[in-house]
Amino acid sequence: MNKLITPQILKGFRDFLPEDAQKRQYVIDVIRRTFELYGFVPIETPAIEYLETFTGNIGEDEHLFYKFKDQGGRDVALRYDQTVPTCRVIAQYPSKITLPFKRYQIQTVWRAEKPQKGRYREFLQCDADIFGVEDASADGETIALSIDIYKNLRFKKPIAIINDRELYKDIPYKAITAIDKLEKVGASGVLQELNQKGFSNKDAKTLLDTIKNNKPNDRLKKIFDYLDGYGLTENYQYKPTLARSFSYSTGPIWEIVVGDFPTGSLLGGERFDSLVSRFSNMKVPGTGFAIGFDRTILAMEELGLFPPISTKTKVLVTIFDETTLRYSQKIAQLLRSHAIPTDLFPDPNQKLEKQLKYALKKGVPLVLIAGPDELRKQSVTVKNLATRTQKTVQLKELPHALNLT
RNA sequence: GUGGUCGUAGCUCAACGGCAGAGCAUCAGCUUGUGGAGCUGAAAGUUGCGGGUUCAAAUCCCGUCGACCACCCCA
Repeated sequence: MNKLITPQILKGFRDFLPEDAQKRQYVIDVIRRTFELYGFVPIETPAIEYLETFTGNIGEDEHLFYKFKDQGGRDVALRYDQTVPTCRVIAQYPSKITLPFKRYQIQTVWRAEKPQKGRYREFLQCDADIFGVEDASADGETIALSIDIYKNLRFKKPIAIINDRELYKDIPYKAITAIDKLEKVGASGVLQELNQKGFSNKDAKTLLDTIKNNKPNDRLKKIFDYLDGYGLTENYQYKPTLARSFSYSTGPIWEIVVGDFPTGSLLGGERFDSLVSRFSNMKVPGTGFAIGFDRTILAMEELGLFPPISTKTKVLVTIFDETTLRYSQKIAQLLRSHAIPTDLFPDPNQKLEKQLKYALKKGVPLVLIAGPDELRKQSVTVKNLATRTQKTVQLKELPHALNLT
């Protein structure tokens, strides 16, 4: 007797069963299609890199890396984000990359955080960035893309809330991280934190009031103008208190929120003009965003935005018994040759009832029945499970008669 | 990383120191060419895992793994 191995997975890691995996595929498909509609091209980078590739840029918070020594004694880390590896790529292959470089990247990243709902140790990131353009048009273009993705996912009114870190340039970083929490803890919470960080009551209040009364600078005006040019006037807002506390943001910052899902942003973006310079003397500015994939899925669940498709399989061909197996195979092959995803029931010994239940459970819309009668007439019975209707058609009319579009 | 709540059948939960149970789902039959209903029956558990206390532990204690919540953090 073998000792059984406990079926289990690590904290913060997940399995995706067909229902969830198909939902995720749907969202990935929409995101990828939108990236490509805007002329972004894909890249992929390794799961493991030299640790210093990441630490050189982050410094203080090393404890969130999945890091270890490989068999050769090298200090390595699992991919922690996609922006830093892309900056490395740009510095490493200057002769192969033409600027401006519009790239997207959809890969998993790993962080050794304490997991909570919507927060995992292994998760998917979808990034799009434009490298090599200083002009605000590049910010405008990626922000427009941010908005369009959520429109294509059928969110009713995605809003990009936008600010510019330049407007914070005289404010200490520790104050920015406090103001970043305004939405979450309210004005009193922010003032309290500023207080704890050594600001007097008066200074804290002045600071917050000053920021609240900030006005868009020229770069922001240019971005807004760009978005207006796309007719997106309804889909952005200036928000002087938006902070996004990333230490490397150097200009415009934005987040996507959707009105009916008030629990935070689904996407975050920023300009980062000095990240490539960590790897190269070239000056390559960058601007772009990362999609919070799991949050986006959560929001779509909550708002019921998923289309009802549960499987890509369009047809189940049933098998009456061993004597008609060949006929069923022939039908399945015919449909597949017309690029119709077709499931041939895998067991000829099961009753028709079983096979129908299988199709219902799997969500396959059409069932083809081909028993001895149909075989004799070279026909097939097409059953629509949703309408509970069926019709018999000639085999030679088949792909067309299914009425699939 | 700090603090907290929780873990019982596939799922939702009950039992809260004294025989581990229900509903739903599953499987079989009623029904040998057609559905999610109904009826009958069956299967299903080392109570997350390991240790301790006790005559007796799902129940109390310790550890561990996992889920969730608040911090922290969030390229």
